Amino acid sequence: MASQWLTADEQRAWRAYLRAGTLLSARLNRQLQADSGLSLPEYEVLVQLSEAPGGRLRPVQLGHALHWEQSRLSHQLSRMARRGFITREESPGDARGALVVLTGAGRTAVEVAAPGHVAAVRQLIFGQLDSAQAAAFGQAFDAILAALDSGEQEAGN
Amino acid sequence: MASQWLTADEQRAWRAYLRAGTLLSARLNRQLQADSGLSLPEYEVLVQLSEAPGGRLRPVQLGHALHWEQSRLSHQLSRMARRGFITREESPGDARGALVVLTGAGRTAVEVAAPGHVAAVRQLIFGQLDSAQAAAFGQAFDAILAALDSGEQEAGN
DNA sequence: CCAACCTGCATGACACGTCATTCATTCCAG
DNA sequence: CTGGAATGAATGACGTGTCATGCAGGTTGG
Repeated sequence: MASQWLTADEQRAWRAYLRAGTLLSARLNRQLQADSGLSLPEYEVLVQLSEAPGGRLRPVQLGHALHWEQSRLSHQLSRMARRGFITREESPGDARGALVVLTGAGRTAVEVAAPGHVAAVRQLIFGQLDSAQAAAFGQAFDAILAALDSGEQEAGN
Repeated sequence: MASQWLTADEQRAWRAYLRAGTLLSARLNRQLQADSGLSLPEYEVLVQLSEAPGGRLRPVQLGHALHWEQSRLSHQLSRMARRGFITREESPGDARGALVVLTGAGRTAVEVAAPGHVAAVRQLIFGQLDSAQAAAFGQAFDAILAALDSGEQEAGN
């Protein structure tokens, strides 16, 4: 069955995607690290917290906003608490839950990091694409995401 | 400066890209794991080795083919040796170098894994895109890769 | 020849991510 | 009420990835 393998064009595209993903994540990580000492996952958490009222969120809300697994978030929050970017408080009204609170250091770090990070994304991704390409890029990933999401449901996840 | 932030469309596309990358890698990992007990990095190494004459490669050649850092490769090879997929031999002609050799278990694993993996990539990526979209996808990442590669050179990497 | 440098590779420390498990609290059927 | 299921969260084990460092073997200019 010939259709089982990828065409030459598909292989090239697939490898470009994989390699770009690796380089991109490395580049954004280094840029964040240099600007603010943050990693990309730390930045993502801090962005969510900084947009929440009082810099406070329940872990379950954070996990939902980030589309992260609970366990991943819990480990990440432990590391970030150790680094002083967040603290944990008891949740009012539900003694099971915790409350994650942005510290001053956390807020400072994300405010320092944001402009350079956004600039890097603009430059490395959308700066390389004309508007038609950017539109195609978005549509392609919307389609891929739709397939992935429906698959997750089937799998019960 | 309004141009400093991302447009709404750019933000949507960027988030779709990030989320798709996460889900895709998780899905491909699980598929490989279920089919063959391999992880994605293990599969990539084994593919390279299985295509080399005698199933043998110098680590430096492997690293070049995969675009991996030396340290990453070294750690990965240690783990894979522990799992019995490869062994190490002394390199003829250069006593510094090692020689990575595919074992029977390694060859079996990659042969079991390949069809399902390729099918998953086809279905999840190119099955979601029409031919124009697939072409645009490839061109977009070629452009992004070009920017990333030129940046790497500047950075001396 | 040999000291300085370069190459190929390994390793330890640590961050990230997943899975399986555990635990306390809350919810709800009876 | 109360006992079992569901929810919110932490944790340990382990694979993955990066950075810094170490080191043996090779190469070369004097």
